[in-house]
Amino acid sequence: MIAQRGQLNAVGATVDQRSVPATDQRSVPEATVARLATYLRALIGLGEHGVATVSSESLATAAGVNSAKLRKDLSYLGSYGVRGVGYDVSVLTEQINKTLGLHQNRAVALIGLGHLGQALAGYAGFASRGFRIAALIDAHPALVGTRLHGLTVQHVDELADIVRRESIAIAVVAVPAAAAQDVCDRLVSAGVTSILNFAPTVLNVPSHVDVRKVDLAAELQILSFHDNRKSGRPECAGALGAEQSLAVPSTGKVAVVR
Amino acid sequence: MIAQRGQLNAVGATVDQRSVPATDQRSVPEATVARLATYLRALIGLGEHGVATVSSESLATAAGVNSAKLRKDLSYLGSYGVRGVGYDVSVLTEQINKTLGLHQNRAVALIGLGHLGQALAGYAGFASRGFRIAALIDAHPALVGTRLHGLTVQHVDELADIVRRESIAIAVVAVPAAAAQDVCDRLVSAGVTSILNFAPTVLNVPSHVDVRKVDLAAELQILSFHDNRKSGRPECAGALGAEQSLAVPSTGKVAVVR
DNA sequence: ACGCCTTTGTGAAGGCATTCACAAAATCGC
DNA sequence: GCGATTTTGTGAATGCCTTCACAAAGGCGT
Ligand SMILES: NC(=O)c1ccc[n+]([C@@H]2O[C@H](COP(=O)([O-])OP(=O)(O)OC[C@H]3O[C@@H](n4cnc5c(N)ncnc54)[C@H](O)[C@@H]3O)[C@@H](O)[C@H]2O)c1
Ligand SMILES: NC(=O)c1ccc[n+]([C@@H]2O[C@H](COP(=O)([O-])OP(=O)(O)OC[C@H]3O[C@@H](n4cnc5c(N)ncnc54)[C@H](O)[C@@H]3O)[C@@H](O)[C@H]2O)c1
Repeated sequence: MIAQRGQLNAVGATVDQRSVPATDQRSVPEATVARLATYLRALIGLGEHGVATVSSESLATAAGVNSAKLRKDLSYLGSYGVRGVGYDVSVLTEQINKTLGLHQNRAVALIGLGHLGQALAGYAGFASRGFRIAALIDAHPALVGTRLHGLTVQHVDELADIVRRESIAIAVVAVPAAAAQDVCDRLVSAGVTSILNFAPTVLNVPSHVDVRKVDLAAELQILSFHDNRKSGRPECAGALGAEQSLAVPSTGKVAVVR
Repeated sequence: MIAQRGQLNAVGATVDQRSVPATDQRSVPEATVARLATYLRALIGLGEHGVATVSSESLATAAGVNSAKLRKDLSYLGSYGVRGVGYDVSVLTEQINKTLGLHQNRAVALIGLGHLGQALAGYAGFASRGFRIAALIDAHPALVGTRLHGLTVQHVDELADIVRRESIAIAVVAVPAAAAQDVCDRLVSAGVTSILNFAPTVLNVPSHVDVRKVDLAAELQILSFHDNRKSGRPECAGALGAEQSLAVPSTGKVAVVR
């Protein structure tokens, strides 16, 4: 979970932009932030196809959400639509870019250049969406010094220097789980404030640092859960505990006897 | 009812719930399911360290959540703790495994063996957490027929056969965005009901199919948003091209002039 | 047997998030 | 001009999730 930042400002002023504390951008709910990235992708796609204006209805369809939700999400950024017409694609693209802090290309460090790390190092989707991989870092002697996608792999001991030199605030961690906390600690003390973690482990960080994790096995497990449900497996009755359950087929409900 | 919580992503899903069989744990909230995977990982780690019993407090710490939340989550599976003592690690591990449908090793197909796909194909974290990669599929002539991590890459045209033969319900899509919807359609018509999508595109699927997406650039953009926030950039607060904003230091407010 | 101490399981409360539904705003055709 | 038409922006309602806080349950020592 992410640190306890965010929202909490019970700003008296309604969600409208005007007169908010200088340090604050109108509080954008966390769930909205996560979707802005999707809207942005859809908008860029539309822009490339020469579309100049889009309604909340069709943008919502393109992004796979409900249109009321989309409008509410966008309303947190301000009022950039035109009633009866829709949203100007380029204006809205720009607004979301600003909100997400992508106006400047952000420098990112990638730590761990094994199988996953090498795939990530060459991933064009980072550059095209606002991020520049500014440093490749590993600990393995065979890797340090080699060139990869235009960058020289550097040793993890130089991490602090690199972070400072390149003004890196965001790091991607793709080292084995056993090394992840150590790498994380080094990153934090070097001044990195945002970490995307691929290692299947919980990282401990001070509260001013954000961690997001990508856990592929967990994703599959969630799918597995739903799949299990869909194909209804009678199993699980094992329940060595103090429970028995009785199905009541006619209603589809379950009575639990304890 | 089980319905409407499968959506998560692209499609509003009205999951068809047929008469639910005699399993206990009926409605497990979606948020809980997502955390069960984390608890499971922590429990397996504890088990390997020889820990036999764990309290909600320490398991919660290991999983990075609040202990009340953990207890409530576990309570949806049934009552497997002992007051004053805690949870038996192996019993709880088993219960979560069952809930997630991991008792049988699930067969997974991986489509797209480019940079990312090859990294995924060799990822040990799938096998160790309940999944068996049962098929590698690509469309490129140079790849089809080659062996990779003990499997022969097969052509995407054979997809339907493979899915049937191996009883595959879950597929991982790692093809370029432009090919993703097509691959997805083939998967769905072959009978796959769960898809993990790495391509940065919204997949359209019928309501009985679950899609989860992994969008790395979006993850970075979310981090970027918070980072932007943290490093408080007052001049970006109002932030629109057609507006000017004036900081008013004495009050800490911003007046927006349009 | 009996209290003591620890820890679970869960009502209740409060926050967020989603969705509905509609008035207000803007354009367009006439 | 003006009414018809479209589509935004948003109160209000609803539901989901998190957190609090505590009674009940179980083990343990004496
Ligand atoms: N391979 C995948 O598809 C995949 C998928 C999901 C998650 N992951 C996770 O991502 C991480 C990396 O996976 P991988 O398959 O690339 O592993 P890998 O073993 O191929 O690569 C790990 C790399 O990290 C480097 N490394 C080790 N310790 C280091 C340290 N202290 N500092 C800097 N670099 C260090 C190693 O030299 C190696 O190059 C693992 O935690 C894995 O669980 C991998
Ligand atoms: N490389 C990364 O680190 C990374 C990270 C996140 C997301 N992604 C996404 O994952 C996907 C794959 O990325 P990549 O870097 O591995 O790309 P890639 O170009 O290296 O590999 C794509 C593979 O898909 C195969 N393919 C193309 N069309 C196909 C079809 N119709 N059926 C079956 N196979 C087909 C190609 O032959 C190729 O082997 C892309 O959508 C990319 O945006 C990649």
